[in-house]
Amino acid sequence: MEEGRGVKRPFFTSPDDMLEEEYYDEQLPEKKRRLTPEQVHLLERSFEEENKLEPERKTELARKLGLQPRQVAVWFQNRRARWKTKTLERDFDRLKASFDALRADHDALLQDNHRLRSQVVTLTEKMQDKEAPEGSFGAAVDALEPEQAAAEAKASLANAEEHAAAAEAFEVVQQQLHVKDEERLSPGSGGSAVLDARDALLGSGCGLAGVVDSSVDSYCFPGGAGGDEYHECVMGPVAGGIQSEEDDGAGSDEGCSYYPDDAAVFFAAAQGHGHHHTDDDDQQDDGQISYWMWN
DNA sequence: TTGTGTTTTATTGCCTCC
DNA sequence: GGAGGCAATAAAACACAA
Repeated sequence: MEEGRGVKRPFFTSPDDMLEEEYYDEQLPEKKRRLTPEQVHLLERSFEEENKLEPERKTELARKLGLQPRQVAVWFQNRRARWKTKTLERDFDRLKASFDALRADHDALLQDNHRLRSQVVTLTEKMQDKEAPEGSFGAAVDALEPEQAAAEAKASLANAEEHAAAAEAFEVVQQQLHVKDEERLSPGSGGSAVLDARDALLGSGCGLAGVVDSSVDSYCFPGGAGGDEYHECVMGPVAGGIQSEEDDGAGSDEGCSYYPDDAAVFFAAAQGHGHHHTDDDDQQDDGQISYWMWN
């Protein structure tokens, strides 16, 4: 347990501050004291090395800084909390950006879907015309072989069905993310909005998302017109997992991952018609898949 | 100067682990 | 049961616009 919990005490800074300390102790014995920049600097450096504090390290740091061991422990506690908050914010922004890109893909797919449905109707009509008495053939229909027209119609129908299913799943995800966005903006909400949103995506089915172990370096998802064809996509490389806070400041958390090492998650968007979002660091430029990954 | 929002330091209560 | 971690919160310190 934290030593002295519940007992209010005056705070001590460096030995050099003791004169001033006496003044505060006389006048305002329970005033909070900010740590000096030098103290904060050393604490930050120590936090960079390891964000958990073993008893020996705590004692040593307290001795070096002229602080109570409890103050060092509290500083680390608060520092971990700040790091976590920033990490979550960053992850959320990243996920949101990816979501926006996926939404753009989705919109393009919807348009494609619409176009293909129209094509199916047109081809079907042409097929029917061709089966009708001779005088009714149009010039455009003459150009089409019956087998070719049938194959195109079949493929178009399959694509249309696939897109419709994807659109349905997408709507679910969109709603989930919208809710999480609101939760994120309301203070005091517990849990991880980012992870919850990720879970929502993973639960949406329809071949758009998958969970793999980090040891697996490829992943298959249903694709193609018949739904029984699998595209394989090679995972990674994933740059450093989730980066931690403060590359805007001391950069003290480089390489810290807030997620379990062995958990890897990615979202994949099956591509059939060349609509593909371009995200700086998560794009597979083969027109097949986009993904995000934590490991 | 003052009101207000943000950051930092510290406490409290609960939980998990050994 | 004690030690330590975390979430929630209080309150002082600080920043800054009006």
